[in-house]
Amino acid sequence: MARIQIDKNSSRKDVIVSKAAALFREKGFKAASMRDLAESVGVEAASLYNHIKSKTELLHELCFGVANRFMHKIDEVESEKVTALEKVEHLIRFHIDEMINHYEEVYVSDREWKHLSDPYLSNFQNQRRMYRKRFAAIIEAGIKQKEIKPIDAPTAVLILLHAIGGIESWHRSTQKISAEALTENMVSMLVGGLVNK
Amino acid sequence: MARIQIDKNSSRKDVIVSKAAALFREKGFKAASMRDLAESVGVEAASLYNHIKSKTELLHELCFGVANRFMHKIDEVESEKVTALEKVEHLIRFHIDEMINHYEEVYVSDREWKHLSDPYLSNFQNQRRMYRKRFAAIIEAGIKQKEIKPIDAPTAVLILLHAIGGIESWHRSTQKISAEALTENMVSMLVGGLVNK
DNA sequence: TAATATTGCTAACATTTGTTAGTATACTAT
DNA sequence: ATAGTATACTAACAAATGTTAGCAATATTA
Repeated sequence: MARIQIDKNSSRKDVIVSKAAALFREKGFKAASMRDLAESVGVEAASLYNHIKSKTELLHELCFGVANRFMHKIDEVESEKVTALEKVEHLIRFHIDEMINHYEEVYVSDREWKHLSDPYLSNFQNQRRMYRKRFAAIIEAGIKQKEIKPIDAPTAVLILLHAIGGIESWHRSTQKISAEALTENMVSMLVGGLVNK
Repeated sequence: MARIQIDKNSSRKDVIVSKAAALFREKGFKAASMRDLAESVGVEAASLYNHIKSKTELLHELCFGVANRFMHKIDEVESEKVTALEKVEHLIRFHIDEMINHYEEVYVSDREWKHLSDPYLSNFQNQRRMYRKRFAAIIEAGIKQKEIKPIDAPTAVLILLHAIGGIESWHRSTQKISAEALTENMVSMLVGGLVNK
């Protein structure tokens, strides 16, 4: 009889959630079936329900896991005693790191949250909106201090977040530059722009 | 008996494709059913098949419609007699314009191409890869000319394309700045960076 | 008006989907 | 070894899906 293999400090549910992340990332939430997931876990579909409540619960876990990490981080950054520009750079580096090291979950949380159902959906959207508002506020502060050029802060946030989402392509590319090189290139371009001044 | 309303120079199929774009954008390709689409068109699901071959055909039309426009544009830009940096800016402005004015199609083409099936899938992926290579080559040229700072060109392309994809959020936001303001903010930040120099 | 081609509708189909019930097997603790 | 719990399996379900067949209504053309 097949059994879900676990290693210390991780429940069988953790294994399922993690496999779900990979699968949802690859096929999209809707296109990924519970039978697909079961196969990737090495078990029959019905057996999954000894550990989880529903398919949607898997999406909840993924989305809110990520959202919580980001909320936690922005709390931290806001209370740092550094310039606004440095705060922005810290957040950028955090996003890049998350996208490099927790690729699947972050990606899924970013692209598949639409398929959450209320009340989780509204909850998630609110958190997202809040996060962006707080990020934008830091940028606004930087503009007031003349550390950051006078641009529309919400637009800047949107550019930053989506640009970093592009690390998806890096993950899939055959000739990857190193994670460190990627990070420095991204920071350099997002903070300093393309132009050689 | 309900009939699909058309205006001059657009077939009934065009109407369906366009409604499909909106629906696929909203729900995702997999989650959008033919019955949903039929309702949005104002007709029964089966009736759609008098005009289209399959659901996937709709995705083909959308993806390759967009891909062709981009290929056409990069042909044009490559042959321009201007600096590399200007070429990059032209492409950026084109992408922004596409994302503002053909939101649904571009968005769908960007996020839902995974659900294409071979041979269309490979074909699309190749076109995409080629496009990015050519875009990167322009940036490389700019680096050689010292117009553009020495960064990893493929990474720069990835940042640019994804950053512009963020216009999605702009479309959905309640308090939109104008399209012109958005464009100038984006160009300013992507070309010149955040920092106030 | 008659003839033909378009376009729509109803009904049905085979699949695939998430999920549950009931039961068997494996692990854990006494 | 035995009892009890955790985990797996088989079988089946209702619902939703893309699509087709056959026929009715409407346009278009002659």
